[in-house]
Amino acid sequence: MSSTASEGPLRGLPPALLSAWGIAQNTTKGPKPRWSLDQILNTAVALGDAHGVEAITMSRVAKTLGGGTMSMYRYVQSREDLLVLAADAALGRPPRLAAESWRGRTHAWVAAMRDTYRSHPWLSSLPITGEALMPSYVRWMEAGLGCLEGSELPGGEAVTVLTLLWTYVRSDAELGAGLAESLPAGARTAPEVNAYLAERLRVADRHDEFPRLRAILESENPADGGESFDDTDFALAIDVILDGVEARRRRALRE
Amino acid sequence: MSSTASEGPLRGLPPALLSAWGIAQNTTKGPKPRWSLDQILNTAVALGDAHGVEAITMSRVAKTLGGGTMSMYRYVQSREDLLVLAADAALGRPPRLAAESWRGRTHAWVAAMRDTYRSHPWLSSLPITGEALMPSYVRWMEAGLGCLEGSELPGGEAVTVLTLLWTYVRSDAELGAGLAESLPAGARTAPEVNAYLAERLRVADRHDEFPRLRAILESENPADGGESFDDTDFALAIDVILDGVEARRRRALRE
DNA sequence: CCAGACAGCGTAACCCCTACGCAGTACGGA
DNA sequence: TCCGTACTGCGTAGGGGTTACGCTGTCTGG
Repeated sequence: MSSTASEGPLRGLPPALLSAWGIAQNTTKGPKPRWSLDQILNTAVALGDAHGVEAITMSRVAKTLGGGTMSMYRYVQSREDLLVLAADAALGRPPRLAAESWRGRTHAWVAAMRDTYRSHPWLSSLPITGEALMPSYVRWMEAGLGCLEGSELPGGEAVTVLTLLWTYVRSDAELGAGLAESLPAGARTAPEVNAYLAERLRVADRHDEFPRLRAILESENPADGGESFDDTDFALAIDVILDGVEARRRRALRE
Repeated sequence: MSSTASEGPLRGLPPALLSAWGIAQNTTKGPKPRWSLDQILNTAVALGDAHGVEAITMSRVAKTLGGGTMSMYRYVQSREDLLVLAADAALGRPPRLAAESWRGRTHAWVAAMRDTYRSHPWLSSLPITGEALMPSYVRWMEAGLGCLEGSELPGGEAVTVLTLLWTYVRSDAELGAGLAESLPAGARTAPEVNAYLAERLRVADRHDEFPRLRAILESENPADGGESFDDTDFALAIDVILDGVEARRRRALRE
């Protein structure tokens, strides 16, 4: 068992993967590192939380830590790598999910993931798998598979459904963040947002080319005035997906 | 009707929106522009197609067009703007969709959108609405609403479902592109990809912490050997969503 | 026919990534 | 004890990229 880097099955694997899984080539030689990878990633995550992805930068992380820019390259291969690892760190671990029904469990899984994306909005500007099979990805996926057990979905299909749910969580966070940016200061509830968008559309749609969309945006929707503008949308989308799973389950049972 | 920029309802609207909708403040004074906005956007799209988003850059567009970098700023507010406008241009217009059933139409809508994302892979690294209500967005959305007519979905819910479909198309393209990059050269079919991922997971999962995921990756799936690795996943996800819509339709009819 | 509006674009300031290599540090073995 | 060696921090410099500013020149409306 040599402890050098290029052991047998590790050949050709991306360094980010190895770092993330903690498969370290622990050497006891040379000076002690001034920081730890975790420290650097935590800093990166904090920068992202405070100022967005663009702030997750070699120089800023280094400056925040009180070191030189180039020192960061001892811990991380490139900026791309830094982003991948920071995203993995921010994604963290799924909570324990102990509901009775598969549907309840899956709902909880989605909710937990949504919370995660909400507390790290910059996460949604990165692809879900910046590097294939990073630890957080694997952990969330495994947990999700546990949730779907009992739904009669074959394993491969379960992965697909979880991916679908995941991509929607991420996109919803992204859309929310983007919209919030271009919205006037006050608009928070669904009717306010719709009114604003309707106004915008009216400027462009002089010849009534988009009657359906216009009708939707202009119809007042007094029911859900209290909700934040995208909560009901989110719940609906998830329900549609789970309804779809349920429909397949019934169909599978019947045969 | 003055032709100056800050007319009544145009106040405060992002310039990218105005450019995209062709609401020009046409002035006939001064020298003729050397290029047109369309020319610039086409160049940007071509650069993205050939070399990815990172290549869509003020300098490269200018160089390609044989002009100076700063000249581009006469047509576009910033690089962000350039990206938003190029994405809008690449998204283009939805085709005519004339299937009989709402489900067939919606399926065709999704397929057309997927083709679009496939021919402009860089599109999937940009958020779906970089700026709210850009023309291509509105056109695709309106077309989608037409598709869903007859599904008994209330208008607002139809927008949500279309958004769900849209985000999945985009994420699927993104995942596909990302995976293709980190995959070894040969792997194209589902079993090959799975074998590779299983191998990777085995390196990290020494203590069998992820039995479910592992079982899925390691199970040979001889059925769909011929298909490209993500076609079946894609079809399944879309079907689940449409099944969900169908389930709600039935439920709505019953009441 | 000319004032004024507007186009192209050079310059320069700023930020970021990163290859390279030097100086210094700490361990392992002799 | 002491040296070789492997490693760390990080300065330097080159090569992008974005963008404010202002100059030069061009065209048109009155």
